[in-house]
Amino acid sequence: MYVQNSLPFEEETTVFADLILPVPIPKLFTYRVSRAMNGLIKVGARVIVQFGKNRVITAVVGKLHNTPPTNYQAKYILELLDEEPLVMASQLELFRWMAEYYLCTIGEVMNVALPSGLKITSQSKVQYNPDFDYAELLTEEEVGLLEEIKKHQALSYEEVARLVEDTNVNAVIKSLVGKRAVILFEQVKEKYKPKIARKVRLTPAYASGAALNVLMKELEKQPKQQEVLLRYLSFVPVQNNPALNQKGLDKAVFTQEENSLSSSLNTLMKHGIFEPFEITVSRFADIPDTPTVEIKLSASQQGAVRQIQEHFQDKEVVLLHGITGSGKTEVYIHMIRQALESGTQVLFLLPEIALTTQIVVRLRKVFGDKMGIYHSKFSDNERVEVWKGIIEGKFQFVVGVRSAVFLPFTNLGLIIVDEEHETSYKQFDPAPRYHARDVAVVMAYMHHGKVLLGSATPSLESYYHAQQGRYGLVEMFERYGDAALPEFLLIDIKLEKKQRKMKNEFSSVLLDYMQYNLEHDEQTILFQNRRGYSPYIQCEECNWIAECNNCDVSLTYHMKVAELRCHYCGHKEQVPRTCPNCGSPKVKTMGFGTEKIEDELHLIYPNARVQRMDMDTTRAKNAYQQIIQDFENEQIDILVGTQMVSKGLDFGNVSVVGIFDADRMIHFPEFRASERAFQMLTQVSGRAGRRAGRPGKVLIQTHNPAQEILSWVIQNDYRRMYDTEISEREQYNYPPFTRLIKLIVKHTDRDTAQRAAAQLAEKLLAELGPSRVLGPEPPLVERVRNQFLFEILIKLEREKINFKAAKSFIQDKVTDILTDKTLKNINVVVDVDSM
DNA sequence: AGCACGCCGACT
DNA sequence: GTCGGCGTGCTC
Repeated sequence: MYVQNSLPFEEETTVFADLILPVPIPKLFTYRVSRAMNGLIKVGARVIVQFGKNRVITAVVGKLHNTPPTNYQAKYILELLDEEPLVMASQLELFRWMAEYYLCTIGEVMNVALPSGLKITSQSKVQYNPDFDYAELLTEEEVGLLEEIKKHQALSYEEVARLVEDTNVNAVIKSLVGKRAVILFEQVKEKYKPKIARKVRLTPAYASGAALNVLMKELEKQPKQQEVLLRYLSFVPVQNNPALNQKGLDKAVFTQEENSLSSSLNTLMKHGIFEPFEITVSRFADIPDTPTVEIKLSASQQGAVRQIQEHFQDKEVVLLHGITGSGKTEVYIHMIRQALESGTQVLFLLPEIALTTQIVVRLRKVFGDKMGIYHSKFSDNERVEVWKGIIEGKFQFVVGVRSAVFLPFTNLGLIIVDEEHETSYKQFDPAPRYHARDVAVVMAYMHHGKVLLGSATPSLESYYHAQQGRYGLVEMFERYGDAALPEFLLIDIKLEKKQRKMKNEFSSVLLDYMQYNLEHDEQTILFQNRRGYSPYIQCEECNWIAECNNCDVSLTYHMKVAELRCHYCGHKEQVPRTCPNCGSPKVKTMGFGTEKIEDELHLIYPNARVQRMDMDTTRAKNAYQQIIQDFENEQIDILVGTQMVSKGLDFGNVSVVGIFDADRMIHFPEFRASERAFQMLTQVSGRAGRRAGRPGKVLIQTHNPAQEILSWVIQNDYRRMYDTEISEREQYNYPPFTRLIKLIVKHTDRDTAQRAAAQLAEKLLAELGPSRVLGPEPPLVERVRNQFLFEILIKLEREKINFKAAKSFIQDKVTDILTDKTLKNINVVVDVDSM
């Protein structure tokens, strides 16, 4: 035995950190914590590490421990970014769950969870190598570039490109690096920048009533300076309350006008009367504090609140099924208030599109600046402020879209998922392919909180859970106030066509109603769930159809921009004047989208104010809101739109809603088509309001007015739809009786894709049996972005099957295919709970 | 996912 | 003979 000689010092154990890196590799990476960082680093803090040879990336600490890795040397963490955790323990738990449930890596979850403002970018910079020996041969181009680089300390690629006015500098830089003329290094920079306000205030000596009186006298001979003081006091009445001086006043108040007082202010500062200072301010600073808005609940709303509370006694989740106009929002507000008063946090989820509308305005009126908003149209910096605001306790309540489930809550008492049936809660690309409603339920469970799902047309899944007693069910069937349900008119297009009463896409009935509305200053909404002018163009002579080069779909004609566009890959091309196949000039637009309806309306009603609302007209940041506002202010007579017009809008003056092409929705080849069509038709119909004592009118143009589903919509009979659908689902083993996992096999070569898919399906089938594995089959659109697709659908019964084990088996088989040497470049997307 | 390393074709 | 094509495999 050797004598231990490390006494009198306690042996210091090395700390290692298992880090979550934003890469799709299913494991954590162990790095070494330097001694200096030792006591400071915490789980949930961000760090910067080198990963691989030349990459520097941000990671999050997932675990700290003292076990050195056995078969490799851990690298050191380069930098610690946060003294306090930025990701909470409860979030890490949720992220792990998501990775496991949705079959992706925790890195992928992290990548989607963190707003990009919290990720660190590493940017490659170029620098002249002082040891460079000129003797080496350089091309003329390289010499030019090198001379520029030599003049500067360090340059990014973009800066180099700008200096030489050439966008293709990458290759040259690469060769310069190869010849050791320049050095590349990584520069890490934090993206989030706090907003700084420049302010002024009185120096402490003058910040009292008495001192101010004296000062006022002294300044009598300097009227400009006195004006500065008076203006300051008019905003900040220090004479009444000296404490107010601390917060000061924006310097801009004195500098931002023509007859600027800035020089006088400068003099006052020089004399030590005023002092400048800077503070970091919130980007949401101009939001007013909470004004108390009284919410009066109707009897039925009170009843709903009471029932929800009763259910929450023994259930985690309550489904609030309330028809359009039943006043769910007031119920939500009541529940939110209650949760906040009990000291817990509240999350309110909305579909993206509904978030810019009235409901947020109303919530803001009630909750003021205590409410954070998390939305994709917000800038990175704003999102980071919401994130940090929650950690700091500034926001106890957040209204947000799907991705708001990733926010750093520590004590969630209530999650509300409004319009819970909305499919946009399911993310498809990139992984994690999560459903925010389902994640919300898991989150609430982790926080010991509750979930309130709300919808006028609940998803079959949620309603089924309610029927099974897993969820509480509360129904509101009364329309708020005197608003009656709209009246429906089914218009038989076949008949109208026979009688030659159609005018292009419009039935005579619809035209009559629109005419009436225009004459009586009432508004009309027209719904056609298809954007563009026409979904395809075709040659009358040879039947040629314009198709996308990269995808197996026809190109949509967009008239305004005079282009053919692919709605799958974004490819654009010119409209041919003659048929490229036979040369005939008779190339005609076929079918119709919102743009064509808009165009025809202009021809039929030259004086009407027509506005279109779809993805093409709402691309700009505020375009959507602008249209809504114009419509609300009755500056638009007829609004034509895609499903955007069906989401959460409440307009008082809409008496007619017209629906085109209802049949296409109903007969869409997909098992959820009936449910979707019912939801969509019901939601759009809900936009029609009562007007001057008459109920609103909903006109549905269809080739088959006798279709069952239309009668359900007309009678607002959710139950009939549910009962019919649910028995079909049971019979054919579809959700909610099973869970679906969709595997999408992709390859640029159709044959390889098919072979791989068949091989995969065979392996799955052998274990799971033929009733659980469907396919492989090519989807509706077989080729997207030059990749051929084959889908395998796996149906796993609830309860009967060990979902975890089945998933891990599926994952293994997918991995087998991906690593199969005979199948290269195969890509498989795994979509758990696919929609 | 990146990114470097490595082994075969079309060019000076 | 070299440049560069992208196939392969690793990242603490």
